[in-house]
Amino acid sequence: MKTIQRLDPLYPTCPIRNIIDRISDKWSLLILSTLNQNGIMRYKELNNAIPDISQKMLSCTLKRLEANKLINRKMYAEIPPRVEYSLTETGQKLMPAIGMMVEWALEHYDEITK
Amino acid sequence: MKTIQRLDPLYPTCPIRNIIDRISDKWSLLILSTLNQNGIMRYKELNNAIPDISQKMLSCTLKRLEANKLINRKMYAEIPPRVEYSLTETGQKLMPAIGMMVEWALEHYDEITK
DNA sequence: CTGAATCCATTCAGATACTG
DNA sequence: CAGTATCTGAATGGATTCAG
Repeated sequence: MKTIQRLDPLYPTCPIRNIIDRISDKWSLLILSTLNQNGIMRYKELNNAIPDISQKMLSCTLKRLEANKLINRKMYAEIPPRVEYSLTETGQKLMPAIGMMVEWALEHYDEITK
Repeated sequence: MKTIQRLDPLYPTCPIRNIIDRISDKWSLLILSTLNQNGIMRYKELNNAIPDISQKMLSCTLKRLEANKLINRKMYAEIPPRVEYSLTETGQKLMPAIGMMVEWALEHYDEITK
């Protein structure tokens, strides 16, 4: 069972590493989970749901998630402005994997932190 | 269906966030995957398998993974020294979740990067 | 061989103030 | 309301050298 080098995570050129890098920052997984739980959310709602994120990091992370096609951004031309965020289909498909990590984290929390 | 605040990922005190933070750095997932594929590995073997990691980051990341009980470190009192790393049982249990992320990454690579 | 120690550049991330 | 701009300190990560 040979491994194709292009797809081997151990090689720097591997697309898997390329992708993992895009979501392994401090806030991405948390924002994705939040949107998964709540569906469509506005900027302010996200900020309320994640009280300890700064406006700057929220903006930056949302922008990157959008550029990576994991979330949708819909802006309404109203005053005051309204912007709604939601998971794309691609983003939704990632959630089961994240869910497994969360379960694992819950199960092993005591052991890891003690 | 109430959420218990202590376990709600949206709260800074949540253990899940605490744990995710420990493995969402640049190299941890990659090292865990490597050990999962190859079983027991020496320091140099890990370095060869992940050619673009620096010695410093390899050392640091291994040390942290060990402190978090995700890998075992076994040192032999020989000259030259030999040190072997392997997944703990806790580390092994995380692998299915990582595997799902890898599959997802493969499936959506073109879409995300284009 | 398996690191530890040091130095340095880059990036990250928070606080604050401001805008349409 | 939904951001942007700017400043600053902290953290990350690479290169290199040294040690047991």
